[in-house]
Amino acid sequence: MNEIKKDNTEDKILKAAKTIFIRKGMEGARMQEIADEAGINKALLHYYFRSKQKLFEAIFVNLLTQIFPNITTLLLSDKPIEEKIGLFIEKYIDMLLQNPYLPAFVLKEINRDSDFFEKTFSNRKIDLNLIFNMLEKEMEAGNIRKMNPRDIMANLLAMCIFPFAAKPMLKLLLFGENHQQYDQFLEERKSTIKEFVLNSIVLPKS
Amino acid sequence: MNEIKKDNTEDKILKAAKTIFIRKGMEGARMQEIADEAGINKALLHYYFRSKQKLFEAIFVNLLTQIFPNITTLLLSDKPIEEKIGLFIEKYIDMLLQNPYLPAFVLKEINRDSDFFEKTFSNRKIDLNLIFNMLEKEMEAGNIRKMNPRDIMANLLAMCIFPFAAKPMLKLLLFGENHQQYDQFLEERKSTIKEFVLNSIVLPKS
DNA sequence: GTCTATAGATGGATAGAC
DNA sequence: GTCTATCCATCTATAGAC
Repeated sequence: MNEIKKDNTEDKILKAAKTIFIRKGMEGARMQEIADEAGINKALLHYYFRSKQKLFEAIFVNLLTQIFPNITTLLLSDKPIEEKIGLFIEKYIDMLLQNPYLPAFVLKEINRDSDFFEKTFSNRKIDLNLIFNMLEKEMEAGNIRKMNPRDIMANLLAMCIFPFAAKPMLKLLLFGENHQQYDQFLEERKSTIKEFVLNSIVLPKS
Repeated sequence: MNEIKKDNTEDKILKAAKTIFIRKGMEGARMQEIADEAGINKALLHYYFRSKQKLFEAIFVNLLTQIFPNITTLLLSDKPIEEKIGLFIEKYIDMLLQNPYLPAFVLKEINRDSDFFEKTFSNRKIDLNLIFNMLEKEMEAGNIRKMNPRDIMANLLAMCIFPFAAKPMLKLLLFGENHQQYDQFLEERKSTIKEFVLNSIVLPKS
């Protein structure tokens, strides 16, 4: 039952739509463009998915479920907290290096139609409370500094995601003429973010 | 010479266009909408600015020059490094609290037409090298930990800006049902980011 | 300078043949 | 299921009266 014979028309459409929507966004994408990418014509898009909106929703909902789950489980394993955070950052940056358009796309769409986003996101029932509890236990145990665990999460996501979402600006701001160095900078952040975070929150063993 | 008599048509248009473009973006904004907001009709928009693109560029270029300069000067004053970083974060978050739509707008537009952005941005000649030099001096003096100053800058901007740009998602992710607490969370980050950064980079006085 | 009216282009959606 | 042809709404842009 493992996704055999994936080259039927519906899958071709979904694959093409995903590519185009992520690159151009809902408003920027053209149905003709998606049809071309899929090697079919516009009418077929409407035959399989009634409207552009419906097609977009299919892509977007699928993307949301794809992004979150894998990474959070890692934070709930029984490794030491330093190692868990280090691995989280590495995995997350690796994912972003493989999907560099994703951050800008998601940010654009959640701000364009935040009502729709909130509805679909709430359905996913993603719950970080287990992670927050874990962090608070580490604070009680004196392993990390006492602070709002939501700030840890926000800072981690911010430092990982923002440099991808703001790439056209940050690469010029940080490197000027030599902005081709930016991709290497992103790669190196797997270790620099880790150092930055651990230096901030890990307490010395007594 | 101080911008007297600001209520001529051109200024009304610019003000209206700024509001609408920031809220809807270049692609989402409608010329009719801007005309309504300005209390005039569509044709006048084209009389003053030849095209939607030209009107957008006027707004966008103006915004870029407005955002950057004030804040960087602060980092070059002769206060202690801890104080400079603390003030930078406070000022920056305050600016974002007053312009909450700005981050999502800028990120959307620099990714939509990054060629245009790179051209206009390069003209601004914003140069962070003086700031990087200052940070490196502080490292040499043993005041802060040795690291790539670009990571400091990237992390600062990320932690300040990202929670605004990703608000529709982060508020649900961090607070779930109680997401009305998010605005207070943003406000408090003026001090929590400061603690987070200083704990990471400031070295103890020997 | 400001308006109404309309041209012209684009793009989502549908009808209907095969 | 897949195609071509076309409809129709939307939106930028312009013509022309005042």
